[in-house]
Formats: sequence, C-alpha cells, structure tokens
Amino acid sequence: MTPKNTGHLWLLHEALDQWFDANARDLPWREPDCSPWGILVSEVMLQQTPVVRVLPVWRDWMERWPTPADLAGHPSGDAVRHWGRLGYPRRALRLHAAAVAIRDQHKGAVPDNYAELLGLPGVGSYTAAAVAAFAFGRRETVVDTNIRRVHARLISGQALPAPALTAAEMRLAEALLPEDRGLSVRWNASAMELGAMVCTARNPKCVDCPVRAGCAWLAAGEPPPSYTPKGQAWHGTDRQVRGAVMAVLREAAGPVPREMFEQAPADLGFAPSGVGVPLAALHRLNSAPEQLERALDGLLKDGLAEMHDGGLRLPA
DNA sequence: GACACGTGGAT
DNA sequence: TATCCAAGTGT
Repeated sequence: MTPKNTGHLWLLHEALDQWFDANARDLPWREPDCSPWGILVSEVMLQQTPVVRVLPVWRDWMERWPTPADLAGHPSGDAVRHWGRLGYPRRALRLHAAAVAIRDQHKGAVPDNYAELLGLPGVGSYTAAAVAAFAFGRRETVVDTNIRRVHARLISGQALPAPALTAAEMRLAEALLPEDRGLSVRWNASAMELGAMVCTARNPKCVDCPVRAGCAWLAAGEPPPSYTPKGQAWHGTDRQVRGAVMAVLREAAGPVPREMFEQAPADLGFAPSGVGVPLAALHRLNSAPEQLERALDGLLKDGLAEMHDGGLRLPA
C-alpha cells in the first residue's frame, strides 16, 4: 500500500467497521464462545448455500457432534444422512474425513493456521483463510463471492466480478487488507456481510450502503455487467438423478435393492420401507437407464454410497 | 481453465 | 414458468 491512498483506505475501513457494529447479523458461529470446530463446520456448510438453510443443520450437528472426534467416531454415512437437504452431500463426506484427519493427525484440535487447514479434505483457499481468520484471529486474505463483488463495485467500478477468481483480484484484496490483525479480521467479516446484505448480486440496496460515497460503480452510473452469467442446467442432468437417489438413501433404513431404482415399486410386488416418497420422485424423473446407471456408479465411486447385500446404502 | 457437483427461495 | 444464485472444492 502506498502512503498516498492509506488515508483513503482508512476511511473505508472505518465506515465499514462501524456499519458492521450496528448491522451484523447475530449468527451462532459468530458468538465468542463458538469453537473452531463450529466455525469450520459452518464454513463448509455455507459453501454455495444460504445462511437460512444452514442454521438448523449446523445446530443439529453441533449438538450431535460437539468435537471433531465425536464425528470421526461415527460412519461417514451418518454425516451424509444428517446433512439433510443442504446440497452437495460430498461436503458432508469431506467434513467427516476432515474430522478423522483432525483426530488422527492434529491431536483432535482444528489446525490454527492456513497451511494446515488447507490440507484438510474439503478445505480450499477460501475456507482455510476464513477459519484461520474467524476462528484464530489470523490476518488472512479472505476472498469469497461477496467480497469479490464488493471489491468489483467499490474499487473496480464493475457490476460483477469476473466469472472466475483472478490473480488481479487477489492482489487487490491483499492491498485492501488492514495491516492490523484485529482490524483485518473485522474488515473481512464486514466486507462479506456487506456483500451478503447490501451489495447483493441482484437489486443491491445502495441507499443503505455505508460506503456508497466512495463506490466506483455508482460513480460510473451503474454500468451493466460486461458478460451474462451462464446458468447451471438442472432438469434432465445427472446431478438431478444423483440428488433423487441420495434422497432415497437418506430415508432408507437398510440397503435398497438396485431394482428399486430401476422400476416402480408397484412393479416389484412389494412396498419400499419408508422410501416411498423419494423413490416415487426418482421414478417421476423417468431418466434413461444409462443415465441412472451413470448416477449410481458415480455415487459409488465418490463414496456417497456403497453396496451391501445386493443393495445400495449410505456408507456404514 | 473448464466442468461437475445439490438444493430451494426469490424474481 | 424459467432463470438466477448462495461464505467453493476437486479434478
């Protein structure tokens, strides 16, 4: 940081810090007594998933598995089952693997630094930096989709950040990070909160923004995005089929025979045990046999399901 | 670097 | 109804 714009930056830091004081949501993983494990679990659950859907599942997990060793002592299938409908169930699998690694390689304690956190399954550059910062007060360059959008508008004058994180964005984030440890943690948290609550992707609430006076995007007259985001396909995809299969496995008390996935229960001559609704939903997709096979094989390969007594079940 | 990977609320 | 998009990671 050059001395020339240090003063400018200070105003930015100060304005956002005060806004955060007055407007931050009371989230349980922000409580002072929340453990590093609780923060790690929250960060993984929050990947690509809104806060409101994470809250009840996070509370259930914290009550069920208060420490990494508690989770590590159970089958990975339990983690997947109690992941519920959060989505991307491989995250549950990796969180379980992380718990095992923490128990076996870190004496049961969540690592307190970026490098070791990055070595845990399911923990990438964002999550490693976030846990180091929010659980251990480290000065880290935290860059998530909220912070990227805030930087894009406030500093770069663009409606949206690039489709993928660029080196230039990382350099900018590093340049904006306060030198002071404590201030850096608050800067990360407040920029993220601003992006989530005010500087949103659609319909940003600029009238409520504490730093609108310094916003390059507003000053430029709110130019539209330079590209159109490509939406994620869903209907008819393998992902949809995998999701429907997982819904069946989560509800099943025991292994589900492969035939049950391939044809309607009525044609089998017996009723499924408690999996009627999700099984009916799967069959309603009416997916091609090869697509169903691809989905089942994929789930087995990913470790989200295993074969037992000729049927599929969550890993036990 | 492009893609695959779940889910459901909001617009 | 169709599309967007939410505290990303791994291959």
